[in-house]
Amino acid sequence: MRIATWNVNSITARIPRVLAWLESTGTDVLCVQETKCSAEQFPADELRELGYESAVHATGRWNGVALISRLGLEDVVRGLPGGPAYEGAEEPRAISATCGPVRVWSVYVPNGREVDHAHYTYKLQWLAALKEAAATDAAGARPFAVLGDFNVAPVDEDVWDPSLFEGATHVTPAERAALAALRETGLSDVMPRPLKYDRPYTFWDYRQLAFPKNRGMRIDLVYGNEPFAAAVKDSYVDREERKGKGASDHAPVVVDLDV
DNA sequence: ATGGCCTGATCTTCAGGA
Repeated sequence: MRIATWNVNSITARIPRVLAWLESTGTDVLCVQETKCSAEQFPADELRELGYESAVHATGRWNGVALISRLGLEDVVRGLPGGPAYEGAEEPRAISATCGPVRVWSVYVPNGREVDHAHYTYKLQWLAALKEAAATDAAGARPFAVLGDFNVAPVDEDVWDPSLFEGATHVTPAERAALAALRETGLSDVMPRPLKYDRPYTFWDYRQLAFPKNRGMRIDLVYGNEPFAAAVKDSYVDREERKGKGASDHAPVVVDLDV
């Protein structure tokens, strides 16, 4: 089976590309982040015509996650159990379901904004809650993975120029320690192949020709448990999808499983 | 060609992204 994660930066703006991409790649399960729409606005009908079911957790212009599957969507859980609120609101940043033989999460980890910002504290709390919520499935015998936009570059090599990120979010020891704690529940980082250059970046800013200059970051990750990792046959970043007019600023990360 | 931000709403200006 083919499973992928993609921060689409608005599903309504991106739906023509998403439909064409699902069809051309034959992806079975797609984890989506930043739907930027209400649940009612989500283009479920167009996806259904292509043979995919959708499960959505979204409230409006910010955030929003979804699962798109042609292998079924069972036991859907919307939201992060035990997750923190930000300014009194529980933001739609996590959804999980069973798709055929695999249990998956689609997550959109809070950005953090600045290291001294309340959003950064919220980000660390959110990652700690994710660890607690994922621990049981991570240690289980069923293939399980947390996929999504983690908004953390696990190591310096995951940033095009680490010197420009000194003192910034996405690279701090505390954020990386939160990822390490998540891995300690039994998850490993499924490293994708880059289709060009030496590092599998997944995000390139829209500004300042970041993509043609390959000024990117690897922040969209696949954290799989041992049965999931053992079934991985291939993984790559589809940087072709970052090209051209109407692209998201993130590229899909694709994983092929033998399950 | 891969080309100097994009998206949706608070809508002609802004927050948020990272």
